[in-house]
Amino acid sequence: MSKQIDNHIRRLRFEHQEMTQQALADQVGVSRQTIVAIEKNKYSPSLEVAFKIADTFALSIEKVFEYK
Amino acid sequence: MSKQIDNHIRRLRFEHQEMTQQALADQVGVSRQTIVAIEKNKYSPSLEVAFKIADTFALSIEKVFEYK
DNA sequence: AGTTGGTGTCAAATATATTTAACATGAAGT
DNA sequence: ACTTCATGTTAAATATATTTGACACCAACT
Repeated sequence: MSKQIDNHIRRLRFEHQEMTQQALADQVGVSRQTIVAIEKNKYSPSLEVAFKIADTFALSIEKVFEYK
Repeated sequence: MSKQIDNHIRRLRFEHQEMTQQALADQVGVSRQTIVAIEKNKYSPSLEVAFKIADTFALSIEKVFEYK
């Protein structure tokens, strides 16, 4: 019953000039390990980090993270 | 330069049958104090709580939280 | 064979979000 | 005057996110 959060970060990285985890981390202002953790769904990020990731790809949060 | 997160929770509560903080907290599954803190911008929520709040109002995250 | 870059993982420390419980205030009703 | 309800605030404890540093693996070079 409870929904779950997935994300398309890995795909989006590749669609954006094969951006590396490190490059994304730098843009967003977090460590690479944080990107890895979010990308692999080890935990869901703060709203702030979610917004920054979405911003990096010029997308809405809903187009980066799915809640369903 | 760094953007900031605001929200329209209070307004949305009133637009939804004058929903109380407690009622929203119950729907979302957090404590009332958490709603107060988010509503008053004491901190920004986790992405999960943000999604649940948006869900409660049947809106996208961007229509509940503004990042700019 | 050795090196480099991108990725995955782990553990310990720190920062931030969230809970619980308690108390204060003001507005509305009795 | 008293009660009730919605709200705001605080402090301490717990949970979760994030950082830092380290190491392993694999693919692509040289």
